[in-house]
Amino acid sequence: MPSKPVKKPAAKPAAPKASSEAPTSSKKAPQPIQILRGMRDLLPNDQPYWQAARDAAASLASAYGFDRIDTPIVEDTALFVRGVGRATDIVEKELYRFETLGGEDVALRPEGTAGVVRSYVQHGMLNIPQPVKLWYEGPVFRYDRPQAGRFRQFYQAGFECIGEADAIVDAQLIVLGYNFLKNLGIDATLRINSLGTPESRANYKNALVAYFRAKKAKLSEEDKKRLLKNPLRLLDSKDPAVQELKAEAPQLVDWLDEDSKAHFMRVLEYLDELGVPYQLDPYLVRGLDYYTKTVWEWFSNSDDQELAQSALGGGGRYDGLVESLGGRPTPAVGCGFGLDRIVSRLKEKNPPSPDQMRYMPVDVFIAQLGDMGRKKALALFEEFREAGIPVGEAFAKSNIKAQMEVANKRSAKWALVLGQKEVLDGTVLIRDMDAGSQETVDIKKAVHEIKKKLQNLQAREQKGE
RNA sequence: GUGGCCAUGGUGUAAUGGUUAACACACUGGGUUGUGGUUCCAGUAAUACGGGUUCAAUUCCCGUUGGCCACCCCA
Repeated sequence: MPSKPVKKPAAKPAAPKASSEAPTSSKKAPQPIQILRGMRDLLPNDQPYWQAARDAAASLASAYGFDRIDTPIVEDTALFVRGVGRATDIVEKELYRFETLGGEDVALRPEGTAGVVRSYVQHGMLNIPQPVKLWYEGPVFRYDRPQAGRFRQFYQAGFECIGEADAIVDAQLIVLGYNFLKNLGIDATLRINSLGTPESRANYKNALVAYFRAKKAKLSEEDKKRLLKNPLRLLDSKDPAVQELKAEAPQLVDWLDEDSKAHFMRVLEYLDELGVPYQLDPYLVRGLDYYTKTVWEWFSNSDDQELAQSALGGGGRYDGLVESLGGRPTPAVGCGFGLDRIVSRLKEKNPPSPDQMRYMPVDVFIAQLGDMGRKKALALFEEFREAGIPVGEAFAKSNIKAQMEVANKRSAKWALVLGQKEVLDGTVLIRDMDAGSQETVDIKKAVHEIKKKLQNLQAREQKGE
């Protein structure tokens, strides 16, 4: 790009907010198009962290017998309205919802479970051995206001176990999560609660509303709204007055039906058996309507002050969801993790070294000089690649010094130099980058020669251990 | 949706009501197209956008947009 765009326009035309292309403006000063709010690019330097998180999820999935599933990012809006719950914030105000050209009412998935359950029902998975254990990983979307650890497009890994009611499945899913975080070296606390059945929860809700209605005078406006909309949330209120009232308020545990109570006790017994530490949290309510019985959440223990968004993942039983999405009554339980927050913890623990990561290391680097050298180098590169030896190049550069710099940055053990002289002799120069010594070998034997050197190196390393 | 703080090259920072906006890193090129990890030289590149006050604004004021943070909610 030799010539740069002339001058900056004296005054830029007010860039219209919406992306109207304005083809009439003859001035050719293309404004850079910005990424959408709440979205972000996962740049190459961060990819190793993402890879570590995904690998950890994949390897545990296979260890615990979960099969991979991928469901669409776009689904019928009704799936989430029915699945997640009409009155939840996730559906009511955070859904990425729009009409397609064909007039369908669709939405970007705000979580993973609804799509998986839809797929279970649609593909008649009730006819394969139960429980059906599925896992996924991918982007989800919520039209929320961005903040620390909160994005409009973020990534979740989730595990669903459909078709089994026993508490042991709940416990195993929890220990899976425990190991997931442990393997990644993330310090987190498990909080757990039971929501009972929809009936017992409704009864409890009534009792709670009755209790708080009597003290309505002490509630803030915000909390009064909650009392109407989502009374269970009142228990989360940070208002000190409510905190006080909370102590006297009816407890969810006392309203649990016998079955849920027994189920919960068994989950806890299993956790004790596994040695998974937990905190009972009678006020833990999850933001989705479909949960029944066991619910849990993982909170980061990072001692950094700022972490308002410390929920790393959570899960729970959803015994009613399959039925409400048109399947037969089928018990199920699942959990999910926010990979963005996991990755940010990984980065804290293991900050990136400034440069290092941007250069992919190679064993061999091919440097060329002149047209003939360059031509031969292109073919030689292929030979090494086919031999499975990591090899690098900078064919676009003609200057050897610049090429050696790249070889060094990519920590090549040997640089092969192919110039006019070598091409004419049918040889190639091998430079040992550590020793600085050089030798000339027959170009036909170059791959063989390097293989030998690699073997020697390995042998020496083994002896050194 | 509500509130607080903020906005200078690709990144991290500096400076100023006054005309060449500084430095470092990174990037590109060069030191007789033949040698890197420790050199030297040069180059590309910025005051978010719009309006106002002023002789003069990157600096002060307002608006917009965006970012960060908190509430809300959640992962």
